[in-house]
Amino acid sequence: MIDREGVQTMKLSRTHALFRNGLLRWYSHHGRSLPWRHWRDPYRIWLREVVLQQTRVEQGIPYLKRLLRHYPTLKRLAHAHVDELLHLWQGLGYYSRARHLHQAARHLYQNYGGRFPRSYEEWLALKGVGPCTAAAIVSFAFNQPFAVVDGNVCRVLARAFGLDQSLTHHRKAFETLAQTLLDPQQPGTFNQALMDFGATVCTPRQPQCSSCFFRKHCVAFQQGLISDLPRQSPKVAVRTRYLVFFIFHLKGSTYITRRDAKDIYRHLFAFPWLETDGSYDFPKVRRLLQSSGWLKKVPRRLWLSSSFQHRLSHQCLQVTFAHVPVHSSLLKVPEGWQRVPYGHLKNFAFPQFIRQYLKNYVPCEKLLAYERYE
DNA sequence: TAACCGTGGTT
DNA sequence: TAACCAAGGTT
Repeated sequence: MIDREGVQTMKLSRTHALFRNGLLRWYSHHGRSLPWRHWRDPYRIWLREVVLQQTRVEQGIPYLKRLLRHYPTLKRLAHAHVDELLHLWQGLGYYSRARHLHQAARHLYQNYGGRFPRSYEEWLALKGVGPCTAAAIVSFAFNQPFAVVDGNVCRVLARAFGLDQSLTHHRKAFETLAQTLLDPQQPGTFNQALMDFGATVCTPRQPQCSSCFFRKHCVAFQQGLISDLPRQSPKVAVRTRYLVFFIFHLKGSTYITRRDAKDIYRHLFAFPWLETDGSYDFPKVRRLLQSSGWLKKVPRRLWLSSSFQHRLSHQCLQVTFAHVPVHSSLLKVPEGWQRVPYGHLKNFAFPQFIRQYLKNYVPCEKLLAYERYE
């Protein structure tokens, strides 16, 4: 009865069982005791998963705490002002997550009467909830058998079972394997175990292979491929951009705008800015300002900050801040600009590098002193 | 499918 | 220092 394929299947299943049981045994002794280890509330789990997307746990925790403090319930989140949410999100990055979270909250509140769906498909349909997050939510909150396939999981599986293809080209293979390994009796625990294992033992660099329960069967360890797996996905080219942000000084206040273009930092606030294709010097900034049409006349005096580099995942920003003392009669204020007293700047959500600049280089008191000087 | 979307820690 | 990359999702 046992044909070649059957033998193959049984043999494979035995290895899978060894992995599953070994992992769960490891987790019971060495799992991380994170503050949410025993959470079962779908709302809190949902927020947690969204906050931690592409984010280190240590970086996300304070944001998660703040969000849950401000929005302890779905109702509170659904009724929140999105600007307030973005302000709480400030500095965490990937700001569309906040917008999508808010949209999804309103959708749930209006269409589900404030209750939470139980099915994977319903969660997947929500803004900002992809396969990974949906699997995490339904497995943790409702004990449903959906395998989380995130960066940690893929790294572990690629090494343990020798998956020799990059994730972008063979996502399906990773998902199938993860789903096969998943313990249907305790999917939430299994998912957490695999993520913990990837985060603490099977790490990207210098994994702790000597203490790994699976090293006798791990393809990468047995074949010396630990540093080669997982295979790298092709890298995207990083574009360098040169940006000048203009901080106008008008009697204790300045102008900011909301970024609405299809570009980085959408929906956040920023100082009016201009861009060219090369680095800046003083006359170039003057010409730039001249051609912007923002001013009837460019003031004789302006001050340029040194150039800062800010790296995003896919862009490299070369940033300069130009301080321009100006009378309001000289400005031709474009639509959407908002005049804000220096002291109120902290109430708006800015890109992190602007926040850092204001904090480290130009505290508001300095802005005031600067104006007095002028 | 692949480009796009932040930030901060690590090496 | 520059490159890598972490509990990914959207378009």
